[in-house]
Amino acid sequence: MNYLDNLNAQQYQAVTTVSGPILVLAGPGSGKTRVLTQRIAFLMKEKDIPAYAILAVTFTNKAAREMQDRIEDLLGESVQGSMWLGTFHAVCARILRRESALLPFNNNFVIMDADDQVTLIKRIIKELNLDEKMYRANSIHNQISNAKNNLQFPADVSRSNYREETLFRIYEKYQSSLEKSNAVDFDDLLLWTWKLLKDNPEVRERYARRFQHVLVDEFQDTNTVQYQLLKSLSSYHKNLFVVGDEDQSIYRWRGADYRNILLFEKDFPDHVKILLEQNYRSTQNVLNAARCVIDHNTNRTPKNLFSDRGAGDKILYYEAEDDRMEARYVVETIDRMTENGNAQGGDFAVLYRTNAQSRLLEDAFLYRGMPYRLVGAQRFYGRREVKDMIAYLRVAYNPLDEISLTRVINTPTRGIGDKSIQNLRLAALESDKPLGEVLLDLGRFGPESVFWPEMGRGALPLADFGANVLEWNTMAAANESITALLDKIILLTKYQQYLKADDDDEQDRWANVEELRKMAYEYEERGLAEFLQNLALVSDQDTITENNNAPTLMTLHAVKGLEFNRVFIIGMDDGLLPHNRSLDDPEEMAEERRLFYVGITRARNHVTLVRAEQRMAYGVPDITIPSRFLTYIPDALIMQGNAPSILPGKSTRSSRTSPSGSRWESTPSWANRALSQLGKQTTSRGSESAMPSQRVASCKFAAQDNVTHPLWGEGTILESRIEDGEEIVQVQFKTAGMKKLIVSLSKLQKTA
DNA sequence: GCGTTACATATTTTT
DNA sequence: TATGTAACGC
Repeated sequence: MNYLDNLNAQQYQAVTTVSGPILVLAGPGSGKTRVLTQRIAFLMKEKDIPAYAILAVTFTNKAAREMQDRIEDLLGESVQGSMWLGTFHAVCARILRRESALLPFNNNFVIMDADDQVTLIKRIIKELNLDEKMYRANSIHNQISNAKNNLQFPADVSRSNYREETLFRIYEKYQSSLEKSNAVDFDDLLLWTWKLLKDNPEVRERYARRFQHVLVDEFQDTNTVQYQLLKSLSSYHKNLFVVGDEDQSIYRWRGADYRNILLFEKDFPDHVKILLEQNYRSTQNVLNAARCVIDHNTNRTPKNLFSDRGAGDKILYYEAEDDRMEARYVVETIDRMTENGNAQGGDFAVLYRTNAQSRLLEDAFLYRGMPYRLVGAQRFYGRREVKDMIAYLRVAYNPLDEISLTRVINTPTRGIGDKSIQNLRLAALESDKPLGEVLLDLGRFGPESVFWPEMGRGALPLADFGANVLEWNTMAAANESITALLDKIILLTKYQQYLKADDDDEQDRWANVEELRKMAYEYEERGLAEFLQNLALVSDQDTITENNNAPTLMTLHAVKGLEFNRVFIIGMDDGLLPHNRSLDDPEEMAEERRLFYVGITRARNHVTLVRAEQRMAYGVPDITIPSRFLTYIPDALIMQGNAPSILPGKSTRSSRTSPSGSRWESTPSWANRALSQLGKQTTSRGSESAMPSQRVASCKFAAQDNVTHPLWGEGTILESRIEDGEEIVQVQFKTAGMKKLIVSLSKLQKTA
């Protein structure tokens, strides 16, 4: 394929308009990645722009990698190492390492992830003797993060009342703690880069001259500092090419502001604006449903997405009696579809609003013995044991990293309790030395150390641990292999025994440690520094592996940018989607709609919306209300009956059936239920009869019978027949249109 | 200092 | 539910 092939008129314009600011509003599935990659190839091949003069920013590492692959494919040459292509955070980390001479940390800084940040904030709240209930670490973390995203260092935040003053004190302490540990957090990567470019015109000039072209993916998800960075980095050549879709902005809570699109139009009045409206992914029905959802949002450029893929299937809606059945419905449907060869596992995505919803799905998949892959949730890097190991490596690399040191100083327990740590802190403070240095001194000199006497009972354990750290640090400094270092750490800390003694997940936990060791092995040549530096910037989305032919389970957030043949969106309940926390804020509600919109538009061919009438909430069953979003989708787009994939299988499958006597087997003929539930519509509540009927042998209704239904009102029977012992009728309702119903479940009454 | 237990507590999304 | 914290006893 060539770099100008397969482009429609708008795409072509986007690829070949070389200079000046360009705004591309790209609907879902409209080929924006194609535009970005082919544009880069075009710039290089046709306009002789060298790779090093191009900066391309993406939202995830995965997107960056994909883009790189496609560019290299087009060019037939590698751009690795020459072109700047990566996430905002990765690009900023790169700049900061190069320019560290101008910054309050050196170029081996470590990057703290969100967990580390919260832990640190908790510690600070304690140290400041603040009420932990009044000042919740998570909330403070958010506030600090917001401040940073809005270009505020501690000195810049408002301090007009006591609370703000307190926040300031925490923020200040937090920031100096990071500095002491030669660490930065996620937000710092952006903030410091922004400050660097602002305070040092010659540095800004250098980068701005270098980057003749700056390209940005997912522009709608940029926040203030990111937008300022983009302006700064493109300030010389002004060739800023941004691609985005305000309808897919789903990171508001993280400071992302789709209004940056409006800002862009204002800041660059001479920009070229291009709309990509042809969708190459979905069928028209999917697009229409999506549009019905997003049209409820205001303040947006209306887009008319169209597809030449035909109308396709309607949206399928299913209402399960509870969340367990909801999961089971999804799994059984997938099972049936894959079993009869209509689909394969990899065709499916199951999407949900909150990670907690994945659990029941996992249960159901496991129970059926079906494979699945889960994105996110308990992220690998978030696992306690993995974090422990990383912290150990960080301590080995830099014993002065106080944050990591305090994490592992007594994990596994080694007799260094709060009191000992306090003593250590005190000694550090008095001698004006970092914590790690005092510890190393104890390790090096033992009882001869000047600090020994003040350490009281903890002296020996501290000295022992100090000696360990010294040993690891020596290994790290001598550039010994990371795996050797890890092995030494595991040996000296008896970490495996520690996990064994712990609990029943020992197997899993140890497997995770081994997994980390494997990853470390791949960094054998690049070394510990690079390994540690890269760890923090890896995200859940990056762990999505290809070629694994199993259904994918993930949040609506995680699915952005992906596509699947068939998409389930579960938890279509008010309070889940839209989420409770969004109900009272119109902006938040708009974001929930976008989230739903993103979910729908992932589907190439088919969307199934699922909800549960009853759902466990903190262990208590709760009656739910159907999502208000369901009402956005007109009946004409929703499929009522006729779900061939979930028709009751006449033959019970011999393989992979549940063990008899199980709780599931005790529920009679679930599959029949699945079909019959299709007759029940959106607004029905738990009051409806849940039990399947006894088998019937004769029809209660006949064609031409006039009937009435509690929800759909009056209608006329078109057809009635018996299927699998259930009477199925087709009814033409006066206002609600044609529906297929299961008589035994549908509260259908004959009228005179 | 450590481990157990009882109790409280809060539950979105993540580079 | 599941996670963290406070309190207690060793």
